[in-house]
Amino acid sequence: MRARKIAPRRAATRKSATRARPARSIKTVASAPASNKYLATSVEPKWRARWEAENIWHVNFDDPSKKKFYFLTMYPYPSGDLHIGHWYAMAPSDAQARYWRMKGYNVFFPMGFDAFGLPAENAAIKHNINPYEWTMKNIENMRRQMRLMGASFDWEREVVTCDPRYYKWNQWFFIQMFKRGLAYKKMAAVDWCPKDQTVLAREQVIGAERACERCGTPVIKRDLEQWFLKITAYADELLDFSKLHWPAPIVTAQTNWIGRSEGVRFRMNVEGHDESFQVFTTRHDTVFGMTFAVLAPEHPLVEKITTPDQRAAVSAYVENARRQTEIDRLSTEKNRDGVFTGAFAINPMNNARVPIWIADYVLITYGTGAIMGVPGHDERDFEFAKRYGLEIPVVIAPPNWDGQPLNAAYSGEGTLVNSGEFNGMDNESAKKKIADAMQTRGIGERAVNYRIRDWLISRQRYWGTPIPIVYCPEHGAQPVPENELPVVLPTQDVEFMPTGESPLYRNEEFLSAQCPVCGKDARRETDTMDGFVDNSWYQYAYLDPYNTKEPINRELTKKWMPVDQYTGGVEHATGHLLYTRFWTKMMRDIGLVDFDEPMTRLFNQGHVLAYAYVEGKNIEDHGVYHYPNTIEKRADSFFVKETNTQVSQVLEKMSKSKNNGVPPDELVEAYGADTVRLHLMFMGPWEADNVWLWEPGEDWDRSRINGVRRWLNRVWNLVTENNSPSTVNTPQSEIELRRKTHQTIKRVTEDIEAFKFNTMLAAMMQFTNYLQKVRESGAANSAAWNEAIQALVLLIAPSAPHIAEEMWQRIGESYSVHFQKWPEWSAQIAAEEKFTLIVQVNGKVRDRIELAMNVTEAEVRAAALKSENVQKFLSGKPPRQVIYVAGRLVNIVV
RNA sequence: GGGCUGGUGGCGGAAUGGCAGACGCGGAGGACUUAAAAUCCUUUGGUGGCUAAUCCAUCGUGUGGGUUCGACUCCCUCCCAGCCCA
Repeated sequence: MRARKIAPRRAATRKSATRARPARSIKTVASAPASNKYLATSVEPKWRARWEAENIWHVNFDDPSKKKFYFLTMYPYPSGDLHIGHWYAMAPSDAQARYWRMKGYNVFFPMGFDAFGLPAENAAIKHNINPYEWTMKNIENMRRQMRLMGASFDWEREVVTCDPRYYKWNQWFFIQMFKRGLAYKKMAAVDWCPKDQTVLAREQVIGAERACERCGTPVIKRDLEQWFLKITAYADELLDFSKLHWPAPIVTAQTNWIGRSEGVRFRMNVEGHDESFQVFTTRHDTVFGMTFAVLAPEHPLVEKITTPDQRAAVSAYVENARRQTEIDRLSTEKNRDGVFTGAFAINPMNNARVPIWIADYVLITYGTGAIMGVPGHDERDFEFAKRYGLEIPVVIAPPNWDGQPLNAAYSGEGTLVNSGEFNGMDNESAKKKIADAMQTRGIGERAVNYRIRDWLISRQRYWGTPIPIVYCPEHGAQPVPENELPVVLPTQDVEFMPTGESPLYRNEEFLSAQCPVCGKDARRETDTMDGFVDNSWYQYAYLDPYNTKEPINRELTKKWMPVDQYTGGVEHATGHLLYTRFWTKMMRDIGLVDFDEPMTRLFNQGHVLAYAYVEGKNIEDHGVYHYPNTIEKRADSFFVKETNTQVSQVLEKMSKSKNNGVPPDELVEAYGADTVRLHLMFMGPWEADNVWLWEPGEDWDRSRINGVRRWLNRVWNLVTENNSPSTVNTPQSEIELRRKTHQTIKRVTEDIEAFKFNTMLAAMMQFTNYLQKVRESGAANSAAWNEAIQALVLLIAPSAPHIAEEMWQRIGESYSVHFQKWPEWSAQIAAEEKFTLIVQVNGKVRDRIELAMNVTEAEVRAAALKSENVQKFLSGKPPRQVIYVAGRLVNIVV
């Protein structure tokens, strides 16, 4: 038996010493005659097949006996391969969804694909394949890989967003917004990626280099007519998080992104012109300290008011400013420079004549594109005034101010001086009075400014939802009639090479249309929608995918929305998570839903990082990413094996585009899906980023995954081996076993609800270790032992669903473990009878005393003082103070 | 530049005002084996001590300070890292 096994195993070992290891260990088990060994590769496919055949995760939406629970995790982009990073996001979500199911809820846990986007189109260009085919092929593969995980997704309600039956409703929503003025077209200076030849939304431009999120190319500004959705109309409401239980960092990020500031807007006249401009400020209490005004270089007034002798300098400056990035312009490192226009404005509060400058630290996109220059109380204005020798009067006196000029701008609280009738007021009340004065004198009014801008949804690319608009020479932009939806993407004769105009523009058949008003020849809009549109409402679509009659199923929405628990990455804070909130508010206002928020609770998990190998200095350099298996490590440097090019090793979030994704398939083959799931949950806290260590030339760090694999083996043996309880049990040992069982149930329950999967598993491991000791000592009676074993299997079930199902069957229980009641703990059984009293002297632990739980305070104090170790420190004197913490410790101060 | 989060053994991490290092990996020693793997047992923060054991002392959670009977935990300073925003 043993001899037979040796020969083939050795042969295999020679070939690849390290990589073959896990497979080898399983083979050993596989060829063993005993069927009671844990064998993931036979257990897992068996149960997956049965679950799928019986369709047990399909939810009956109308089950009146259970409360609904909508558990949603972000769907993936179908890039082609699932990697272990996807599992990191999905498997723990699945575990919690299963937990709620066992708690008796009717759990809906859907999955789908975020199927529109640039990679499909780029693949089309590169491999001459239709984006639809590319996407669908990828989806098929990813579905297969996801099934390997054994997740409890309800696949019958899958949604694929590139399906015309889906994006039809994107178009329908767009038309509703268009009719209400929430979708509009305007000329705007937008971020343009010269490589991808398309416009990008603000959050798609990343890093200090202002690079395209997809390809890393630095973006440029272009003036284009673009479609926008009016998210700013909801700015105030989006600041209200009272109906959400979302992580504080997301709330902060959205609050800052919206960037509400209260102040005043007032008008300043230009001397000698019939022109004026508006200024927004939050520091109107300093208005008397204005010694200059600044317009953004792009401000339309610049052209009109610049004097002939300043024209040349102004033009040169404007030209230069346009070429700079916003980062450069706002950087505090940079010298504040500008050019005088030759014109003067009048401060409406004191009729002071102030020079009008242009400077690039004023942005046309923020506020009114013009500011008042108050150098005494604004850091940037101060620098600017210093540079150009402008006056720096003090109008807010700092506490104990000596009347001398300031060395730096003072932006704190103080008393008004040099401010006419407002002198002597503290600056906060002066804010109110000055705003009132401006309003009564008709100079200006209180105003709120937001940092958030409207949502730019136009994309000049093919693979997205066509914007349902037709341009008639006579009637202008007209929405496509709703009964003609969807406007379908053409699949024939599409030229994908990016030119800066949508490929749809050169498709005659798509382009030609009739005006919905007059029926005459018209031209179709060729821009497509940003992919964030698709996932702004996909949570509704899951309830009734591809509804043919209405955008959402109202009846089911009433029953099932909002989402009870959402999980996904923190990187969506100011993109998707804000857009989807906006979308729900819009849906409410057009009468589709009667609630305000789409997802009640949110949890942000971290990511799996892995080494990526990039040619070129850094990521923003638009480097080429090489697969780890093409890399060789020499000394401490990394080289591409074939070309000898040196590359740098960087830790990056696992992703297809960085070529550092670890595919799940071979891991599942070697360890089983349950082990991979557990490993991902045990690596560290779920909200943290975790590193999947895998260096070229070396095998990845398999030792860590062996930990959970070994644990599963131990559990398996404990549960399945014939271990009829011994006869040597005592009442005391039974009480203790039950206590540990109930304590474990408590810990596991609390941890799984709090997404603390790593400590949840630690609790179960401790319990397993304890049970092994109990079994060895034989100190258990059968009732308590069976309770312990049953509880253990049930507690494992959400995290390692396959092995749990098999064990459940082997202990003679009825299928399926996943629809059993989650075990409950009794506080009474879990309660300890004794505790260890910590005895400290001056805060240092000097003794530990076992005491009964019900001792009195006097008894505890007496016991502590009696301790020899304490007496040693007291040396006969009475203690100065004794701190008593019930059930925990006594601290004796000497 | 701003905001947020974090910094704990050889490693991943646990402990959120009360025994620092749970649980796991790795290491060391042992059992089983012809041998190895697998498995199981013991041990494992540093230093020192002794009457050698469920022992004692001492240091120890990025830095420096503070609050407290008591600080990984709260407050302030600085350093470093990561993420987000500009």
